[in-house]
Amino acid sequence: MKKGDHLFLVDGSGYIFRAYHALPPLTRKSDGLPVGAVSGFCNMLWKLMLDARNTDAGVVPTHFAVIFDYSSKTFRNELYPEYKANRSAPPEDLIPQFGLIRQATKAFELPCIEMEGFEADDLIATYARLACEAGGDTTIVSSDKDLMQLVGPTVTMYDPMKDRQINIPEVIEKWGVPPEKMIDLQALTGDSVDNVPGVPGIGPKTAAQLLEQFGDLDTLLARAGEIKQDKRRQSIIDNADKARISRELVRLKLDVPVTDALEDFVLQPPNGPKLIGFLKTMEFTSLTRRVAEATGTEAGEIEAVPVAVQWGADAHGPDVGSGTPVWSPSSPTGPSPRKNGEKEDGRNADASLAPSLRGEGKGEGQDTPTALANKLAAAAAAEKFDHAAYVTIRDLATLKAWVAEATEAGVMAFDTETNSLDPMQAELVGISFATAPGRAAYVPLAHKSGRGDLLGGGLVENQIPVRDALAVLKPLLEDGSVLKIAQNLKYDLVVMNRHGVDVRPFDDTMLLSYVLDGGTNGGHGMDPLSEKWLGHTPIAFKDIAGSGKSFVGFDQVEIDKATAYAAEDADVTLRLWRVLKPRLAAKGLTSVYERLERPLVPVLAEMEQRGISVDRQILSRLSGELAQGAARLEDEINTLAGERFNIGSPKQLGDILFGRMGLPGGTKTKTGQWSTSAQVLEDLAAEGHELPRKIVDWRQLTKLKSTYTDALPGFINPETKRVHTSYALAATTTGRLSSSDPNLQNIPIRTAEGRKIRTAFIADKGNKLISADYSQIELRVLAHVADIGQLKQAFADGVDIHSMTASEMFSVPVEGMPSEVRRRAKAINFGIIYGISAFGLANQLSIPREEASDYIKKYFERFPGIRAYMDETKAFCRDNGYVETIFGRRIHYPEIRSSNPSVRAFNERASINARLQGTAADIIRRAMIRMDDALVAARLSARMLLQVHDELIFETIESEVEATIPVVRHVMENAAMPAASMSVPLHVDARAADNWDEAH
DNA sequence: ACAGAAGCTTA
DNA sequence: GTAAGCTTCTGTT
Repeated sequence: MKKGDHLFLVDGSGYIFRAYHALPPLTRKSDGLPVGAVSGFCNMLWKLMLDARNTDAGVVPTHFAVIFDYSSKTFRNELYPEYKANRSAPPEDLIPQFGLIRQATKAFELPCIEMEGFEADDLIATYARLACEAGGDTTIVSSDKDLMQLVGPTVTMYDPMKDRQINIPEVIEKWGVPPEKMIDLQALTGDSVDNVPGVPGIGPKTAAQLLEQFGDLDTLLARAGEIKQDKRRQSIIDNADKARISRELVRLKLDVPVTDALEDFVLQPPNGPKLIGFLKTMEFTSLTRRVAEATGTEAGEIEAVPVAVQWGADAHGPDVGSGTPVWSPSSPTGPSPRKNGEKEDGRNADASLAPSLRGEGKGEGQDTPTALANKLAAAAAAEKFDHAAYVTIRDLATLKAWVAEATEAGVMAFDTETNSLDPMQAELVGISFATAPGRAAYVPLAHKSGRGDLLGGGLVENQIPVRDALAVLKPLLEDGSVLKIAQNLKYDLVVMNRHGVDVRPFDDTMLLSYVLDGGTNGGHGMDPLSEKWLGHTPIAFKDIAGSGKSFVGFDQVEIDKATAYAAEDADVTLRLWRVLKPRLAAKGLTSVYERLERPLVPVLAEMEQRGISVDRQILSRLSGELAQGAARLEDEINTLAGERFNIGSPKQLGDILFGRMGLPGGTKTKTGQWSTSAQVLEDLAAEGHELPRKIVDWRQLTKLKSTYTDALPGFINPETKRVHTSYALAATTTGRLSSSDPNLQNIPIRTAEGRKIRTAFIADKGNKLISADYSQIELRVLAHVADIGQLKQAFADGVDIHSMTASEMFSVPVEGMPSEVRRRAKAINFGIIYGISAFGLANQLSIPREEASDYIKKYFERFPGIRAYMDETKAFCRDNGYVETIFGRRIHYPEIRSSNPSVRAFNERASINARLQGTAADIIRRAMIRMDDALVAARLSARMLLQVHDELIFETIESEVEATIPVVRHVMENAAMPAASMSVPLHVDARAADNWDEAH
């Protein structure tokens, strides 16, 4: 699929019902088989096909697919068991037509797409998204309001029965809100047909008016108190949870793990004989004649083909009931039927919950999702742990029995034990899993005997060989119908990937906690989570493996102790999942987890495994140069100071500079020491003192040497010869990633000396590195969320944003502007992103605080929207204890209401920054999640290696550089879509070169 | 052996 | 003024 291509997606299931009710009944003459809907469907398809070949028609499909519901049970039932619960069985005379319409689709040589666990709408949404990313347009053939949320610049709808296009204006005309607000609107109004609850008493008109007033559902719910009408206000406050869950129900899934590629949808010329064969069978004489004429086929020579018809109510029809395809006995192509609730993508709500707990929830009837989640948490905390009950698995038969048990359960927690924190070097020592609370086992695989002797000790007896165990476990870990739960799965995924095993579908308790409680006190590691939610302290790693000098690898741990530790980890993980997963939907955070967190795990796992090449020689040469430079400076420093001392000791340095030498000391640190920060030393240097200058220079050189040129070679993996960083998904408060071991997000760039280190990051022979970075993304996000006209205009016009700010503030024309004026405006712009304070700005610009204060005042006068934005953010945070990104990520600030003014001010600044930094972080996450698919779809071999907050680094073969850059840029620039449509364009700069320095 | 402070690198 | 991670020094355990 490429730019200019046009994808037609026919909502097959929607059409069936609509045609059945709208068209006059029609039966086959020969036997009375009802075929009204089939006839309407065939006529519609034929008309679309004719248009496809009529280049004058304007819209010409190049790709075409018909999408159906698979079964009535989807992931939505797990979010909300009552979803579509009151839908009645389809009419008797419609049932045989379900299968016939699928056969009709095949007779038209069109792809017939359906997938268990997902509605047709979700598949349509996903394919529309893929087409959009590939640069193509989409027409959705349907008039269903549930699909209107997808309408946008590249997506239109077409109502085949009214022959009418539905674009943005039509959506607004009909519903009073633009497409992107349809989700919120439906969340409020609900849907009696699908049994989406919504908010009682709120219909489309009221919902549209409320959304107009408040902007979006979250704001509305947060500020519901402001609604004047008593009844309406109360209903919204009382039913906020219902609205949130409704939103999840109506929100279409854009990332269904579809198996068919857009390329498979390329429109084929009609196969006259095949189609006519089917039409004759249906006895559609008039359409048969028209098709024969158009395709130049002699209809008389073609025989009707036998068609399997599934009569009778026991079949339910493929859109209802068990999910077994019944329309076409000869076509077992659909996914195999799944057990109770588990889904292909790991979506699973309460399928494994103890029946008693589920009963409790239902028995009361009126439980809100929140109340239910709280009950589950309380119940989980009450259950006890019993280490003695854990099982050690030592033979294949037992292992197979456990695999069967896990398969039956459909959910399992899983954990790997290794001998290293580095997943790229770790050897697999054992695997543990849990199938129910308290029911857990450990499979020792490579425990060693012989403590620390040079031969490394032999394997302990009675362990299943790794290969044999993995052969049994692989089908389970890759079984689409068994949900694997892990704590920090990325680690285990890398380890397992190295053994040729994938893990899917999965949930990650660390990420669940991060999404639910990001920013609250306490980390998202397993031990704190266990304490918090289960009231249980797991066995500490250091208690069994020692620490420091006494540390032994996990392979040296006795198997009995290892079983208690490892099985407990799996047990804890499973119990945590049962507490945390229900809270997700209750708090309306499902989409953050499913769209921004979980899909990133395999993406990062691949990036980490790929690594990047680092040139040892370059680093070694630099290291030598730095050592020389530092040594020369050391001599000079010692001479100037008149004594030898440890230059790296701020304490000794302070004593010499401000004590013995009597230089004017600037500030003190909080421990009462003289500060010797670069700022202080620079100031002294500016007054003509020689020594401070040299200290600054020495620090730069030794910093570069110790942190980079000396340390990096030690990270080169002996096997891959590349450097593999580790990305933390749940480490920052704002949603950014962090990088460690080594940190590749703080490789120097500002100074010429530092930049040289970047030349050591290289592409392999015949390859290039591509660096693509967002330009000013946080300021653009600010312009968008704070709705600042001048900023938006400046970005739309592509003018220099800092010059514009300066010009606006100081009334100087942009042409011939002194660089100092622009520098100040730039500092203020950044200050705004950081939640500005006069103190900070004064520091940054080295100006008096009063002057900084005046600047800020002036800025707010020129851009009053900014002050409003900041005030609004603070107020929201104070009221709710958190702020949100435009994608709904929540960042908590529990201390925002502190009585300590400086603590409070800090939290206010942080919350202002978090909305912007967090939104930018979400955007690049979305880009990363889509990137591989986009590259694969474009048949490009480029792959992501690194992420540095607003920059992605790729490696690709030289010949594909030119083709890759536009794809990368397109994905990045459109990453916010369609979840959010930004009122400011995103801009990406991209360059290719042999090394990172030149590519950036 | 570990923890905190100080300092420096990045976006 | 926001968000991170790493190295060195230093004092405590």
